[in-house]
Amino acid sequence: MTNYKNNNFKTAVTIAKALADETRLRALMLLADGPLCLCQIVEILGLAPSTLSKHMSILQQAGLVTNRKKGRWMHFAWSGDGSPETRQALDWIKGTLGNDDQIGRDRQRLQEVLAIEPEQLCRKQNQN
Amino acid sequence: MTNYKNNNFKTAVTIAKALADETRLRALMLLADGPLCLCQIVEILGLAPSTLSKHMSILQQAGLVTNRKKGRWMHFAWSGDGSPETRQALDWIKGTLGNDDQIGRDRQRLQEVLAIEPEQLCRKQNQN
DNA sequence: GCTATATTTCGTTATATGACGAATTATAAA
DNA sequence: TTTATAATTCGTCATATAACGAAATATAGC
Repeated sequence: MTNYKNNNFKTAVTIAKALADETRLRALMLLADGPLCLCQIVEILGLAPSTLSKHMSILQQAGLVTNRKKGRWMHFAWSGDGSPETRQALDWIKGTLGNDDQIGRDRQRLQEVLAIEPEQLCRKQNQN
Repeated sequence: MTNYKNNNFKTAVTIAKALADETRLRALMLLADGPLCLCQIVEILGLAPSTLSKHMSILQQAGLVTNRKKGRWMHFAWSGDGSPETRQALDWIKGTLGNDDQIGRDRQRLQEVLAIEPEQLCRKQNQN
């Protein structure tokens, strides 16, 4: 007999809350083809860096995304080795949004953004 | 060539929002073994009928639950013939919460509640 | 028809969430 | 070491959400 506590409930709520926001779903889908740094996502979604940073932190705490510091840039990526719960959640999103129009436009815009030097891209964002 | 608009995005957000609440996840999981009426769910979750009614409406609008009026009682059930998106979302929930402790307690309590006559059960709830 | 009752709708209130800019932190480059 | 800059944290404000009770809307039974 074990006292083991199956606390998937809190985990599930955390994951569902992380997915329950347009901005976070769009950000998540942008990572489909590989890691991106914050300023690249900011450029596409058109939000303040501080706002998006918070969003990415929520995705990360839900285990949907990993972040790795590379020099001055923080690289966000799909969480490949996550728990079965997060993996299944990600599969759901991928399956549902794979051919969505909004997501398609975002990814097209991403192609343009990827052509710009990151240095040049980020410079203009933190000026106010 | 088609002008078809793939609007899965709004759908996905709606579903995720519906799942992003403890009460709704618990209510959803209570339906695993068959339909229940509102007052039975109310008895287990301990919320005001009006509050739970709103929750069930949100689940229904997301396509996760169906409701069918049976006499005075409204029967809520898993949405069996839903879209692939809703089905996959439900699978995720089922898989993640199937052996969760909180959910287990709820289902145990459900057994007790099912032993009570529905008539007797609901009577005391709408008195204030 | 009337009465009882299961659920929903509506109005209100408290809390949670998302947005921003300013200030802070960490790293790179000069 | 000083300066520039990518990202985060913090404080504030506006909006969204969840809770309740009161009132409204069915439906069953008399």
